[in-house]
Amino acid sequence: MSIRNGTRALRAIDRHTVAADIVLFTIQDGSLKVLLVRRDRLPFRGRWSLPGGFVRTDESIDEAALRELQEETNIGNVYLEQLYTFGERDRDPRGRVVTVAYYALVHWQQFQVRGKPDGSAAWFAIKRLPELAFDHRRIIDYALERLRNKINYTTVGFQFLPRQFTLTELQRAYEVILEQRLDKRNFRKKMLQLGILKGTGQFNTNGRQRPARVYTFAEPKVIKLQEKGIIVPF
Amino acid sequence: MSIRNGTRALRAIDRHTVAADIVLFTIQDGSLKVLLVRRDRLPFRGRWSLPGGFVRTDESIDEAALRELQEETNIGNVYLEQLYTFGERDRDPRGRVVTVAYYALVHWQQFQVRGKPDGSAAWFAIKRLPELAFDHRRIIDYALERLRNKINYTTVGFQFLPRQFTLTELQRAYEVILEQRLDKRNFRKKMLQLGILKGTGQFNTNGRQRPARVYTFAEPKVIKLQEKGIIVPF
DNA sequence: GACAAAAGTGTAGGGGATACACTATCTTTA
DNA sequence: TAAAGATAGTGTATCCCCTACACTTTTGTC
Repeated sequence: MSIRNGTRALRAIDRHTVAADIVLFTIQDGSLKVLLVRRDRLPFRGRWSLPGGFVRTDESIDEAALRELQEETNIGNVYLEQLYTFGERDRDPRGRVVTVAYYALVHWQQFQVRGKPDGSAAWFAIKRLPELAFDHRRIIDYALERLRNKINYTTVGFQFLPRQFTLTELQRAYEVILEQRLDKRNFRKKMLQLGILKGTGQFNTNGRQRPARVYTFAEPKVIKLQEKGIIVPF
Repeated sequence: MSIRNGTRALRAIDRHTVAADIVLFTIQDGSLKVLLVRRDRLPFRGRWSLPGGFVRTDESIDEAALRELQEETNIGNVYLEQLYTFGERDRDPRGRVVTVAYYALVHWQQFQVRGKPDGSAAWFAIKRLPELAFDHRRIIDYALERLRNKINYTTVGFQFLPRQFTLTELQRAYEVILEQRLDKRNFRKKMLQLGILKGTGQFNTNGRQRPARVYTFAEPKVIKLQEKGIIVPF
């Protein structure tokens, strides 16, 4: 048996099932949440798991991830980035399943408006996850680590906000993700000097206090992040 | 057809072939090189490609990557880290092949001593790559990007050096990877104050000039890197 | 008009990154 | 053995970014 790269013919015995699972984050009620779906079949029937599913042979893995997300949550147009591929031998009792994990960020309203509220899918606070199917807990932990890293040197965090937002809202998002309070003056100084925010001239009068300036993310309509990330319209 | 996560049975029609390909870097003669192997079968017969091969169903992807590397280069004990999974539809003319790409770093002597010099594998300077099979060029570009990023906030760069080295050798490695000259005083200051180098008390008398102090990487025998990375004895 | 609530604003100090040039030590060679 | 060649090795001043820190402004409500 020749083993040099790719010189063996494609053999049925080496076939794997490939899945794409998505860790979909949002911020709701001041806490970071992930979307989970309830499994209605074996294995792990009744357990919560990440949205996702098998990659078909006629689509790329990215396409599969987007499709699954669309099917399970009705959410399109999200920031989606490949996370890591989990390929331990026994991670799926059904057989050889390799999972390409993605993570995605949405503003909570994106889901609440269009999602299905039938109990088969729900947001769970990251601090209070139920027991999960497969190795999904590990995948979430890893996604969380990536998110916390990346928020410090990219603008992924903006994905949690609507198009227009106040600086306080932005700061709250950062605080929730990083699990620490940030200094208001320093935060504002830094954000403003980055040059990626554009004031709209409008003021938010929701509260019963001094109205806050409303900003927009000033980068072009498309967010191109460092490293690999699917480019997504904002 | 139910599409909720994992509720479809494993179906043959969704089966993929999974490959692990490795971008193996080294520094030789003052330039950054990657190991390529020549394909002796279709498709792309005669073209150079990354070492790698199909993942078997009885091994994890990490295991497959290590095994392939071992088989093709006789190199074990390397720093190996998963890079990205490439799953475009038409990336392999034989059919649906998903590649989990890894990258690895070795000191050039590790290979030269034990590798096979029969012309089926060779080091290529990153600046002068031949035309490659599949999308391997893209994989290399991505690995290079990752390497250049990571060298700035981890100690991966040390993998290019033997156990004992001088500060000048270390600096040269960084310069080659980053493709820029570094200031000698600043580089030494920074490295020494990191506290990860230990002087051996020995001096290198190779050259025909003032002998240089010889250092060792002072971290424990095992290198645990940020993010996901296989832990490897140094 | 007083109070509650969040918005908005500036400065001083510390630490790390950068820029920059000369002396020390060894080998080789005349 | 002295000079030349080659690399090792060393310190300081400046700038910028990060941090710590508290009060005034503006609105709505009672």
